[in-house]
Amino acid sequence: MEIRKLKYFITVADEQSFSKAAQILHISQPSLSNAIMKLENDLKMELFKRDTRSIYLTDIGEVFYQRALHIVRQFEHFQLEVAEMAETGDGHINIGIIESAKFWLFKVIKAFKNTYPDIHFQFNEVLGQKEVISSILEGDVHFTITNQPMHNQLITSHPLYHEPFMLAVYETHPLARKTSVELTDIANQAFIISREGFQTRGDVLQAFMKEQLYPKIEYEIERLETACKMVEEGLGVTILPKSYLDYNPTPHIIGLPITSIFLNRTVYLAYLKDRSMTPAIQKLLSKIRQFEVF
Amino acid sequence: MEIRKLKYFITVADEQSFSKAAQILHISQPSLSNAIMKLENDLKMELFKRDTRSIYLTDIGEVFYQRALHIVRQFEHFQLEVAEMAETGDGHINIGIIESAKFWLFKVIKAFKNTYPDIHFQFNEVLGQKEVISSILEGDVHFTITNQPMHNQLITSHPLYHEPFMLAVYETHPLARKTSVELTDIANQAFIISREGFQTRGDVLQAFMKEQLYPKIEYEIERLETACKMVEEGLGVTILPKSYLDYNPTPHIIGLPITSIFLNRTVYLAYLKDRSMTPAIQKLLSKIRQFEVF
DNA sequence: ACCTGCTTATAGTTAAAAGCTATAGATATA
DNA sequence: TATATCTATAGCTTTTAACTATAAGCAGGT
Repeated sequence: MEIRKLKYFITVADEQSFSKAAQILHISQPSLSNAIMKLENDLKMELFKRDTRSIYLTDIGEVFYQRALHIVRQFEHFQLEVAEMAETGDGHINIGIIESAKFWLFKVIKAFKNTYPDIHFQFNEVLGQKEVISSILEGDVHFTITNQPMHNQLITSHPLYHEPFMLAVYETHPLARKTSVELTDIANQAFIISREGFQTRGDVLQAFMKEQLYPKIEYEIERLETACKMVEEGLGVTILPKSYLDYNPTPHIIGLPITSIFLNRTVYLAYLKDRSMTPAIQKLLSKIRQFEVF
Repeated sequence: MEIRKLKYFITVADEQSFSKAAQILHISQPSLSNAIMKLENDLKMELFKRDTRSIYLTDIGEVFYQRALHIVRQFEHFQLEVAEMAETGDGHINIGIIESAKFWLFKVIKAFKNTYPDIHFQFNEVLGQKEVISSILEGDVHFTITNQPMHNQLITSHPLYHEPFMLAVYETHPLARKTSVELTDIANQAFIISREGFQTRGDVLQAFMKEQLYPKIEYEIERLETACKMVEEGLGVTILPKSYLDYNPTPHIIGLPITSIFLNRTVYLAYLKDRSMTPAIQKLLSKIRQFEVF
């Protein structure tokens, strides 16, 4: 007993005619008569009484009709659900994200929500490279925005943009008057930096080291937002990605370009190479790639 | 998308293997691989990730699995219901019945209930021939136990048994001493008879008329039970079918055979010729035909 | 490093099923 | 009585679901 035959049966019962039902179903009348006969044999039930002029449901046919209608509707509902599912999966997208990407990423996501309003997002604020890699490999995230290039065969990483770091100082700070600074200008300032294991620390420290300098670290924080607040209070200066300052403009904080060839980074979009992505996620990925951060 | 393919899919997902699933499903592994591939193409979804060693569900496959499992279970439940329905229809049997058949018929039905305990019965106590015929033709009853032969092409009637009428008298009545009576013995007694339109009246009156007699009608009743009560109170005598007296023995009432070739009747089982009967009803009909009333 | 065994995919074929057209047969209606 | 309409039957074609045989990929043992 297949759903198709049940649909045939329902149509015949509704039309009280094989020939009309056949027209509606876009099959020939003999094919339909045959199908119903096979259904009757299969069920060992006589569903219709027929004479050469007209047909009508038997008692048992009436009862069967109700049941068949019910299961066919359930099946059609299932098909609708599946069609939706084909687009959006289970309706969840999990994204790994570095703090400094949040601001522009949310602009992309806002646009995406217009097309897929019901999708639910989960953000995974991943920090060290190990965590980034394992969260991708274990499927915890569909993709990750990261500043770390992936050295793993199973992971595809796609550079999104290249950005310089900038110095963030309070508006009344002496350096604020300059149009650009050098690392030597910074080295003697009270410096705010990410803690070990948090993003940007490595980039910043390496740049100093390559110029054989060392910053005067007075504060170690976890979140860039905290660093900003500290700068705002005049506790010191810090170095932030350009995009962070652009998308998160803070009153009284000035961003200054730094003349160091080492102080810049690339932001990547990374995901498991053969992970199957729903059309919804693919569209999001393409929007992310197309988005002009600057 | 057919239920069959969904079942295939579920088995593969459960077994995490095409070859094991193929064994369970009693089809070859290539057939199964093919079927799943077709399902995937049909749905435009990748359900499994495969390498040559093992397979696993994709994210979307997991979600689809849940839905598929649900609809397949619903379908299997539907099939069970239908199988039951094939036996018992909608679980109702409507029977037309004359009063004098109730007593033996309920013995048959009691036995029938052992096999089909959940079937619900409705009894239609039909009286005149017109009503008997119309209730059969209009499908109000599945079948009728009647003492009237049916003269209708669409109705099949099957004689069940032939029975004499008997005289019912109170035990102290003068006639009670006899072993059999003649109509002339009865003609001068206070007589209890069914009202116009109720069963037995016609049979009884015709018998008297054929012997050119006429009973001394003093009471006209509707239900045979009422007649019995009256006899018990010594109000008069009445004529009842043998089966009624046999199955409904009343204390102090004696049933006497009547020596009249006219005073007997045939009880029939009648039903619409081409009405489709469930196996349950067919079994009941056959039990009725086999039941030995005497 | 190279078999062995297990698993899935592909190719080619067969069998079953679902469809078609043409037409017979039956019966209401004109 | 002829006509139109409806279902059933017969015979054929197309599509689909199976099958067998075999290739190809990989893990594990030798």
